[in-house]
Amino acid sequence: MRYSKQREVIKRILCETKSHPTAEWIYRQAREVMPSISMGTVYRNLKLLGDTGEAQIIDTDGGVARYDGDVSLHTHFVCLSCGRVIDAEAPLVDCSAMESKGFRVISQKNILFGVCEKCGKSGKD
Amino acid sequence: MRYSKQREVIKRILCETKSHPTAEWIYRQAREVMPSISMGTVYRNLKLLGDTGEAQIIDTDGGVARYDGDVSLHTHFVCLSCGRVIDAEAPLVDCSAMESKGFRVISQKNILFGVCEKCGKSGKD
DNA sequence: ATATTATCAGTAATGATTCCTATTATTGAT
DNA sequence: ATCAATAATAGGAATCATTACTGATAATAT
Repeated sequence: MRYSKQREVIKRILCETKSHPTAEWIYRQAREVMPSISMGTVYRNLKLLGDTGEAQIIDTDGGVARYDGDVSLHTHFVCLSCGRVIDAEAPLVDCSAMESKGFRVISQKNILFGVCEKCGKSGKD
Repeated sequence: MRYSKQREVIKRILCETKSHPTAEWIYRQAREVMPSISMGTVYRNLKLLGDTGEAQIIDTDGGVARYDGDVSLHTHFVCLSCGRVIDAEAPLVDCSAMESKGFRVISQKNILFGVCEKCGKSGKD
């Protein structure tokens, strides 16, 4: 894969945040330092980074994908009240039963849905 | 919620399969017994069934939602070789650490990605 | 330096899902 | 059973995140 300034900018933005941003957010950030960058470039490179294992794609409900520069397998928590996506302190799913049945588990995506500690305190549900 | 023949048909189709179908597949099945049914009706009722807890929506990669008439919390396995979605024999994510930090976990969606036992045997990887 | 070709910006196309509107079907009340 | 009120429908148009296309630009190997 050939080097590109655009991909470097996108990767840096993604790695410098813990906010699990959307493609749109990354696009807006990238335009601050590279005003001519296009949305197609953002999507193409996010997909490329996903393919090479440098980023992971999180499909939450509602069809808007979110991206994460932290490629370690970890569980995400989606707050149904404020919409935040944060890293969960939770173990992965135990796949030993599947593997003993002949399935090879390569990856897993686990999303917990609920109410985060902030929204819980503020009494909004 | 008022009764409708269309919703009954959709629910029956969904409950009679274990294949985790797409809206499109359900639509084709429904047209066999009710040729005038429309795609909008299928989507509206799948969403209604989801809201009332009679069905669950599975967001796999690629943006095509799949639906499951089995509403018990269980983990899904997506075969990266043949594309099948099947129920995994695997426990859920342990949320006790999150809950002790003040998070309320209402639901969870866990998807394992890998190669199923059939594709593994056939050597296609 | 030059040729090759991946990547880009800009824009059009795609496709799953949702929304809109006139019509039809369900349900509670007469 | 009939009727009025109104949820649900069919069909099609609209939405919107994402992908594909195209001529121009820039990264690499020779």
